[in-house]
Amino acid sequence: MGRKTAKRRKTPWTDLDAMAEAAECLKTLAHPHRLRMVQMLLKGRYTVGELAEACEIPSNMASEHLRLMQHCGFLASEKDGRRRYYSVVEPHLEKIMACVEDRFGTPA
Amino acid sequence: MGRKTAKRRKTPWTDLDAMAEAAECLKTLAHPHRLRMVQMLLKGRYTVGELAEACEIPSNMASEHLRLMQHCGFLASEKDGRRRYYSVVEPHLEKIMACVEDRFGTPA
DNA sequence: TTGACATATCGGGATATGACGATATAATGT
DNA sequence: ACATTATATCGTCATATCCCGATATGTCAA
Repeated sequence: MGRKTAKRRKTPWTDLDAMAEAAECLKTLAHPHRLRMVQMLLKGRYTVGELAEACEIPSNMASEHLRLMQHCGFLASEKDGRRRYYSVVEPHLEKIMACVEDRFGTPA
Repeated sequence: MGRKTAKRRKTPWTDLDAMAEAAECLKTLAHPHRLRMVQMLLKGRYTVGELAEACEIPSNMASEHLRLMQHCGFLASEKDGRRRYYSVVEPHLEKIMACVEDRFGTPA
C-alpha cells in the first residue's frame, strides 16, 4: 500500500504565493520612517503628529505611512477626539525589530 | 558636577541614517524569489541554476537577484568550474527567515 | 578549435513607489 | 457660526524596481 493521506510537495520550500505575501509585508516595513514608527509603537501609543515629528516629516506623509502599515496588518488605530492613536498589533514585529536593532544599532 | 561622559541624544530612537540602511537591506530581502533563495541557502549551498529552477525563473534573473543580495552583504559566492555556489554570510537572516516562516507558513 | 553549458551583464519598457502641494473631513474652542 | 487644529485623501511628478530579450564572458568536453 502506498502512503495514506500525506500530501506530496514538489519542493520542501515555502510556496511562492506565501513568499509573495511575506515580501509585501517586508516591503511595507522597508522604509526608514516606517521603521522608526514601528520602533516607537513597540514601546507605546503615539498620535500621527507625534510620529511625524519624530520622523521629521509632514503629518500628511506620516498619515500615509501609517495607512499602509495598518492595511497590511501591522498596526491598529483608535480615535481620541481629533487625534488618532496608532499601536502595534502584529506580534512578529517585535522580533524583526530586535534583529534590525541588533544589526544596525540600538538606540542610545 | 554634571553627568560625566554619557552622550546626550535628541531622541531615544535609532537614528534615521541607520534606519535607512536597514530599510535598504529589508527591501533587498522583500521579494518572493529572493526569499525563497535565502530559505534554501540557509540549509546549504546551491548554484545559480538550482536556485533559478526552484524559483521557476530564468537563470539570468536568478543571477541578478543573487548579485543584489551579495552586494548588500547577505550572501557570498564561490566558483567551482563553470558553476558558482552561493551561501549565506549574514547571520541575522536566520532569525528573520524564522519569523517569516512562523508567520507565513513553514515548508511541508 | 569548436560547440555546448553556466553564469553575468546590458538596455528598454512597463509598473510601482515616494515625496509633495493642495484640498478635504472631522473635532474642538470661542 | 467661525476659526483652528489634527488627520486623511487626491493628483502629479520624478525616480526606482521588475521583468525580459539579447548578448557577453568564462569553462569544459570532444
